[in-house]
Amino acid sequence: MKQILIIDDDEKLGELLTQYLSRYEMQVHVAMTPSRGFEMIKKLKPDLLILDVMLPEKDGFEVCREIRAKSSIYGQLPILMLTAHAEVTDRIVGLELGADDYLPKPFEPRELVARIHNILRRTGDDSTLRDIKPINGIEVDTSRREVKLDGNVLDLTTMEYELLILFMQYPNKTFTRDELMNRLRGIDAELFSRAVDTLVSRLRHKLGDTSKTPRFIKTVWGRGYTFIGEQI
Amino acid sequence: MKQILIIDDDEKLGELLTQYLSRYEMQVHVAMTPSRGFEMIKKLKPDLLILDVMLPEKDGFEVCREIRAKSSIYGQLPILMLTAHAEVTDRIVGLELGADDYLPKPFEPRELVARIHNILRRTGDDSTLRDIKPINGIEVDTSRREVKLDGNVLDLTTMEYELLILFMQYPNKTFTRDELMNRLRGIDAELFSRAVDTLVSRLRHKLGDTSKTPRFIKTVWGRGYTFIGEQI
DNA sequence: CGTCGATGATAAGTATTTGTTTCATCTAAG
DNA sequence: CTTAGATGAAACAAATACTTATCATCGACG
Repeated sequence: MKQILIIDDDEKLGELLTQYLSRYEMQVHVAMTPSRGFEMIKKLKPDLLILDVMLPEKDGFEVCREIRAKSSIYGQLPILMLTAHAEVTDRIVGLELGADDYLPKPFEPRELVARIHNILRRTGDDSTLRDIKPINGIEVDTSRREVKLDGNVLDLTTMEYELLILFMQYPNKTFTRDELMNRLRGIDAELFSRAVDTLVSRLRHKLGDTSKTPRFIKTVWGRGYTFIGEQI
Repeated sequence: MKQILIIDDDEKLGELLTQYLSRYEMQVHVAMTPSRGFEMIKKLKPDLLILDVMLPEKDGFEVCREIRAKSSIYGQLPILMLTAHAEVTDRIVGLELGADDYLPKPFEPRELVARIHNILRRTGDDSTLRDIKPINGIEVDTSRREVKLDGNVLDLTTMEYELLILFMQYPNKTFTRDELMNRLRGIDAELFSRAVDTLVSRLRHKLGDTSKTPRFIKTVWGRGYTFIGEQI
């Protein structure tokens, strides 16, 4: 379970994200002020910091700067900045404050999740989202978003790619359709449709995995799907 | 398949949820009274209890309290309370009755599903069952729904898997066919046939357990079946 | 706006699982 | 040893779940 710390004085947002991110094996903690934030970083050692720009005491830029300055204390804590307006983003990037990413408000929760995943993947944080090991002829370079099957580059859509990544992170784990939907879309969606099946079908097709004895994605009847890790 | 027990005297709601939740790999059982509820908890060992506040005999708060008090009997059964009005929710939370969540009536079925998922995710492994100790060469990883026999992954169907899990949770316990069916198929499953025998036979076959001196599943003549624990 | 690609929904077709029947075989008890 | 009842397993039937083609929808992009 990833620990996410949010420094933001908007209580509502905190609650929202707490609930929302819990679906993604993330536990959210909220600090309303920077000083409380620093405290909690030391205590909690979160895996990611989400930092609002508009804060009491001092603004988010300043907080970010401090954390980077005292890297001996705070380590390479990945930081995602929430900016009030898109224009400011240039400033952040330009000033090289050391944030790992930024996201202009208002944002789609789904977008946030995607960013978080990206950051955690980039920064090489182990516990959940490590680099993806080549399995059975599939190599994934997450930094380039490139997938190779037996040496040939595959052209995958966003969903297909995310699905593959998810599968490869947990080889041999059986996912229910529900789980897959939640992880990929972030909604406790009504699942009357075969959306997941369709997606799997498309990915299988691109992986050339259409035979009856699948090489990659196995159907677990009455349950879901499994990405095959070792050989059976 | 998750087993959900509802204690609620509103017949309509029970039916509705039975139908609705069945789409989400949940099997719903309804107890109209608390006393019947307690009975069914023991018999059924549900994965989640949905508890209405307005009940005959005693109210839902009381039921919740009792269950938590007798945790040795009922374990850490997750409880979702249905409250008639939003205002009461404060009371529930404030009193720390031990419910895991609450939901004010009337509610959207979809919202209920989301809550259920959240609770199940929070309170334990998503795949419902506690850890299962390796026995006699069989290892089960419930979070991955993976079964290994002497190191080799087994390909089990839903029923076979559920049966194995059930057996391994109670090694050396002799189950009657009735018990097995109740646990696997729901409480009022009436079978006019030898479905259990067939199921056992199939599982035995996949376990390579067909000899006359079984390694895993022993037939207790005139009674039922026993999963053999450590020593023979 | 109109096109294109990606994704979601639907439904017909197919596959697998599960329940039932049946019969050979087995067990316990006299 | 015999028998009535119980069990194992094969074969078939019914129920259930999955696949995929096709169409609809949505959003990005010019």
